[in-house]
Amino acid sequence: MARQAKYEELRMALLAEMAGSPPHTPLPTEREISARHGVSRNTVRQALDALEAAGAVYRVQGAGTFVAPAVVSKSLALTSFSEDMRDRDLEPASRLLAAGTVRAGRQVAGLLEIDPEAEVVRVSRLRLADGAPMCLETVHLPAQRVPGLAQEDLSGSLYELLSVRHGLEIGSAEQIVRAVDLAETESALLGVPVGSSGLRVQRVGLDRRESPVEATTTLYRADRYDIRFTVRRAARS
Amino acid sequence: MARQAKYEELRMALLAEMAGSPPHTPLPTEREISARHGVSRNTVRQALDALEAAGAVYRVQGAGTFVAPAVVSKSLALTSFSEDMRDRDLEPASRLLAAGTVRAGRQVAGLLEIDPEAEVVRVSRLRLADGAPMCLETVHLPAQRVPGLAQEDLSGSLYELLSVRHGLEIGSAEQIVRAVDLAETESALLGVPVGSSGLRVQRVGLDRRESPVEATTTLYRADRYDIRFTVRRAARS
DNA sequence: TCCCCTAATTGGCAGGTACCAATCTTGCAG
DNA sequence: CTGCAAGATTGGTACCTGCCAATTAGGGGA
Repeated sequence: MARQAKYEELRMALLAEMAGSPPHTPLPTEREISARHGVSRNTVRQALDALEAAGAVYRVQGAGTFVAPAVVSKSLALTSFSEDMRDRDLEPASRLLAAGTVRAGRQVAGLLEIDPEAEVVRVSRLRLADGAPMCLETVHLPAQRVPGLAQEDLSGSLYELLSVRHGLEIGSAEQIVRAVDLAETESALLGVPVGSSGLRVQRVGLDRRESPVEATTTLYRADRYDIRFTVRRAARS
Repeated sequence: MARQAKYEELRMALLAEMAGSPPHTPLPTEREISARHGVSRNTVRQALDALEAAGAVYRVQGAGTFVAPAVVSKSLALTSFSEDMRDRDLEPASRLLAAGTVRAGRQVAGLLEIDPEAEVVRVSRLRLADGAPMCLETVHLPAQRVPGLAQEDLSGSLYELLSVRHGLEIGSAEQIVRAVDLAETESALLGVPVGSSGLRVQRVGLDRRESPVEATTTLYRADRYDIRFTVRRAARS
């Protein structure tokens, strides 16, 4: 039983109350929620801030707070492949193609901010959804931070493995998305015609101190995968 | 001169102070900033919240607040093509391909949440960066909300035009990104070989009440364009 | 010398108050 | 009935206080 912050509890409660309400339904006013739940308005605002950031509600000064229309895209949470697939109601699976320790090299070392001569664990996997190929994934991790990883069970969620066995929590990631023409071997592995295009996602996973933990290149089949997310107008800089 | 909120001013000030500091340099403690700038700690936290959300700093409880490593990607702000290109140090330009009023049709009507029989303004443009083709863009807007738009000057920023002339402010947008094989006419317009792949971005722009204002499909050249952004681990739901 | 425990430091959470700014509602004037 | 203006409502900003939780630094003991 994890003791939760009050605003977290309140967030859940509000989420539950909202469930089923049509879009643009007004929520109670902040002052009313505050009174009803016996918390300060400050705490209410914290909960609403979170809901707003998640795209569950929107607020208009002077008017009120309202249920946001059902979002097609659940914003863009940082998810592992396993989570991502389950969100799409697909069963994730994995086929290990290669795993071993190699020297980092210039490019990977740059991404991970380590010495090019340092050793990294490299894991290549073909990832499946409902039994059919979905993407090719190559992960690089500093060998020093994940001792013995290459010998462990790599068929499941890597993020989970990193968290449970090595205490590495990935808090954020930088991604670069490009469209590419697939090479012959790639299209063969993914089971698509030669010359098909694919979606290449280059990701660097960072721990909560913003230091790189993992660099991954993923090549998705263009016909089965898309990326959905919500962007908000940023404040003027 | 727009009167600004204090935490906004403070945010700018901190950003300026941080400029030039190497990554992981600690900022003064919240209490210290509070004292030094003569504002409450609450306000300091608001400013830091914004900076953290923007990826400029990171915070570790018990340790302090630190300058975040230079981000490759300036998070994922909602930007117009014009802004986007200028960020990349490219000069944006436009060639109008077609503009007119048509019936919405099922698909567009669904995205804009209007009647399929309602009229929409459709604008197709070839967008250039430093004189070379970058993407093909087709915008749909409810005709009712943008009277006379088809007759206006469509060579510049559409977002700006909507804001200045029609009072429509787009506060957020939902995007779907896919890799596609370009059709012959498309590759011809973009000036790439037949059979090349492209990046298709489908976007629905929402005003601050989350109601759809604009639906755009953009087809980028794969060789000149990528999408960069930072994702953060979301709270458990 | 090394390790562990404690104390101080730092960000996180929660309560309260006051006033401002945008919006909506109401009612009066025309 | 219409249009506008004043007031009430609602979210936004700012201040304050107090305490909790994670982390770090320092001191004492083995």
